Amino acid sequence: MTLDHAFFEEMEARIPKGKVRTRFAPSPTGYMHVGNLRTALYTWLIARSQGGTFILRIEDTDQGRLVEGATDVIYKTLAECGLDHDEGPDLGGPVGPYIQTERRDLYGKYAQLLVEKGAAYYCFCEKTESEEDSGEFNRAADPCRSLTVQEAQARVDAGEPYVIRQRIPAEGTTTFHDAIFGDITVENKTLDDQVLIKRDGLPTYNFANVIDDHLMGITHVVRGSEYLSSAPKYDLLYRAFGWDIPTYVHCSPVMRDAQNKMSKRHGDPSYEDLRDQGYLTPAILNYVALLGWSPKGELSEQEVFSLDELVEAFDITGISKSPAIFDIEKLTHFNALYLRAMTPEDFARVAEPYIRQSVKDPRFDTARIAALLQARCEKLTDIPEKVDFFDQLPAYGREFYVNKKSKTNEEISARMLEAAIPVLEALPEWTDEAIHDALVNLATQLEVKNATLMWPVRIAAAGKLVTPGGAVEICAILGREETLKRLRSGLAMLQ
RNA sequence: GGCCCGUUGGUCAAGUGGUUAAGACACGGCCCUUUCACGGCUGUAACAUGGGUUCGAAUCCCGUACGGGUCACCA
Repeated sequence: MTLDHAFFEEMEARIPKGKVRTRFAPSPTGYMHVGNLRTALYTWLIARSQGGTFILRIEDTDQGRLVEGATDVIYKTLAECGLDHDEGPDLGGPVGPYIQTERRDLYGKYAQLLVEKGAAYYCFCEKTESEEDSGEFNRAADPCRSLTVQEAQARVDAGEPYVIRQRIPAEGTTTFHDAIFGDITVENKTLDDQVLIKRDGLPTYNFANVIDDHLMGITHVVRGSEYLSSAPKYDLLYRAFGWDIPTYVHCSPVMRDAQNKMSKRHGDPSYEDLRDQGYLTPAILNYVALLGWSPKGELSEQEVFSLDELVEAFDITGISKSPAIFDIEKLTHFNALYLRAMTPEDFARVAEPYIRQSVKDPRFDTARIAALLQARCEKLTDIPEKVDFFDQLPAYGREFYVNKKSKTNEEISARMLEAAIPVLEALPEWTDEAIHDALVNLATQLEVKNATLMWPVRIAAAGKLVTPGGAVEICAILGREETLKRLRSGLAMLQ
């Protein structure tokens, strides 16, 4: 069997040159964890910050691990986050297809090319017993390694099952460069003759990524640091082909604690879980961007970044070498910041469904409730519990009326409510301002501090010690009728 | 175990031989105040460790400890 070298030349001719090209290459396992999202973000940022191209490639060579609907999660997440791609399975592009199983034939051809160049060999062994544990590899132990191409080809033609392995030099060292970790040198004897083409004919990740990254013209390879130890083998592959080596950007993992990576198994939240927990997409992206990256120079104190600002500020050299622990508290802080930075209208819009989870009564205006909530919640999911008292006055105890700072006790509170009820009954209009002025005047008349009057009114109106908004706002939203009903019932309880 | 990588407050982190070692989260205190928040001010708290190199080390070198990654026909 001879190789069609014209084919390889055609493939080379298709590769776009001269522009930054990055790729996000997830395997469709159905779960976009935080580390994954961060990798996607950094990859996208490298492309966008340099006017480059961002590509989506699906790495589905492990047929056993495919999860149905997983690619949809990937598309949906990227779209929601604003990480738009220029080429991909759905958009096509000059170097497709963008799904590895659809590129199947390609890998075999390139593996054969490598065999022809002497950098790979057919292996017919059932299973290589692990010399691996020693950390060093006895190349001579595999008889297939020394088969001639003709001998091997004969066995292949006879239908014998095989894999194709990379032929690693027995001696010497290999040095590769990483944009974050710098130069790393390893001895070749610590590198195994890894499988390139599996018995099922599909490539391993280790082979496919090299072929695809090259054929797709990828200039910056961004991936987790778990690939760092395979990188020298990739370099050897690139060199054997005579290809340029892309810039490697290996990112350290996002951890759940000092010992463990974030993982589905530990129940750590995925991007979608975080959304469901009431976190805003821009807040998640902002936080995740800073988990393992920080801006340089004058910007080093800035923490709030929109996606556009990240594009502006992002720089590979700001990526950290060490793993970072995911801190939900800090994410929560960012979320609170984003919530507060929204316009009241936008906030009301996103808050409404959460308010309506516990406030069903149409008399109560969600926009006004939202206004009280905006500075008082860190996550949207905090909302229902905070506003449940509007629909239904909770059962509460007389002791709620006792507050030292406001100088109230049960007896004083009773007097305050008794005085407040007729004043509120007589108000010509029921607005925040009218209620406020009336109550403040009343306090002055009674010669008590505002809080002494406001406290019992608020307690009677809400039945809770902690409420979004003060007495005035709550009464205004409740309406005159409901307010008076609650104040009377509070008074009755105290008498 | 071999190989590779990492280590600044509880957490994220700035820092690239000379700094009072930033900033943020969390935590404490104070102010504001109609509860709680928000906002403002403020406090506690760090260079893993031992040797070098140097006039001078968080910054450079070596060892140690601890942590991570990898050693799959998974990615």
